[in-house]
Amino acid sequence: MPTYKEIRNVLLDRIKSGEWRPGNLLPPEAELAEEFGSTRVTVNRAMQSLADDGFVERRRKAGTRVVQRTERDALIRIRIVRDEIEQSGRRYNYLLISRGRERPPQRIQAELGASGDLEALHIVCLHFADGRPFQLENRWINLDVVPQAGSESFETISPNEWLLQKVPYSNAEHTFRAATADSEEKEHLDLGPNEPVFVIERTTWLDGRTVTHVMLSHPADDFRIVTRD
Amino acid sequence: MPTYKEIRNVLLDRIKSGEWRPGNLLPPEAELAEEFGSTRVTVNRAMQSLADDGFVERRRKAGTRVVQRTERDALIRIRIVRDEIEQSGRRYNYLLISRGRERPPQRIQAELGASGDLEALHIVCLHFADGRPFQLENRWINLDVVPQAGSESFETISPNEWLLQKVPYSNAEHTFRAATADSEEKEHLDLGPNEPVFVIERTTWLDGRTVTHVMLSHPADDFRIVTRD
DNA sequence: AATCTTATTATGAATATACATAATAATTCA
DNA sequence: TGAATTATTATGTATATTCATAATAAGATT
Repeated sequence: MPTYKEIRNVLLDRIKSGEWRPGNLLPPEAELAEEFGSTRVTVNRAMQSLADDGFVERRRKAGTRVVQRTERDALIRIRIVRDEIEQSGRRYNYLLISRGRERPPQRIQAELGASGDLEALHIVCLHFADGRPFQLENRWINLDVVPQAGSESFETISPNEWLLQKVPYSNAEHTFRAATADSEEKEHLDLGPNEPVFVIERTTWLDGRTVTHVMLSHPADDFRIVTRD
Repeated sequence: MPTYKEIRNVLLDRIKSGEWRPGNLLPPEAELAEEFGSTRVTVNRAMQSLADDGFVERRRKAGTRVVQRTERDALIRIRIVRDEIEQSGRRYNYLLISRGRERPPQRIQAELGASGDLEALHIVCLHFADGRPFQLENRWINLDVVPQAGSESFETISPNEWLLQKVPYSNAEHTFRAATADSEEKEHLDLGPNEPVFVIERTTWLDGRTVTHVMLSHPADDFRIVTRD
């Protein structure tokens, strides 16, 4: 392991063990460099990476101090649904339900950051795990940003995977919520009355322009999100 | 902005714009250094940070190439419930419902990584927003790891905030799911029959020892999680 | 004592340099 | 021709050095 990572680990251990409590000032770089038999530059690298990860706060001359945390960050890895299903050892199936150019409803129009009377591509499709409905996808694609979508049938490739190929590095915002299934969800997800769904909503944009908005509904008894690290 | 961040941004723009597609090889450091009128070390810093963030993959001699993404990472910031409520402009209230030493049920015992017949502190409490139940907290604390909890009444401070003060840098794993409210949730969260809840489960550990396990239930119509950045 | 100025100090950042290491390419030899 | 060896190359890491910058402390001035 590189020296700066080793130093980083030692420092982090001292923070986690409570030797350096939130608010405490850490020794200056030069002092730590001497202690570890290294140089200031290397200690600087170690402390910078701690600062990048939010464990300490650094200000010139004022020194480095342990951050007082009142919140915690959790990381979620969102896989494309095919992988999610296959990695759980189940068989994946895809079904296109509908596809067409439409004027989106007000709420979606707003999400798409639309100017006036935009026409968008509206796709509804289903993803199955071992033959059972797993995810209902209700998607709007902004044809101003991704015109090629207009000539794609989406009968064999899901819009999710298609978009990932065309627009690989867009940004996204996700919302997670619970709800009682509406009639469309009940029908396609094969749910009884009053059954809950877990809903993910995602808006995706590139260069400030909204690419797509999607609502992904899952039967609650077969879906959960787990954070990593 | 520091040089290496400027270079990083330019490189990232080229990736996002599609100039460098997934799988493509980036020019070597020396070449980019010349292009930007900088040095190899500085370009190295920029490319390292792109690799840290998962945009590129680097191997000695083999070069740096754009990663083919099939998954995306989303970051969630989990605030303590008091802050969450107050930052939405609402009044926060806290109510302790029960507190006692108990032998945890099998499922919790497993979560706590318990050895045999462990006794844990079991706390049930409620968090209100503007007088309406917002979160039902059902918590088990491992007294082997945090013995001080045994002498804290938790009548005025919630276990969440108390633990954050005592064990500031623990690790955690979260699970998010939707469910129909059970009888306890219905009673305390003031829900009608068949109403859904959004449940967060969190296990927290320090040095491989489980500190606490908690189940946080919310009325679905008043709770959602939104990712950042 | 209050305010302004100056010096000091810790971190921020860039560069030149040196050597390590892993992957690939080129070469040699059986 | 195929396998083994060697050279080349791109990245990985550490260090010394230099200068910048911001926050604080110390001192001078009114």
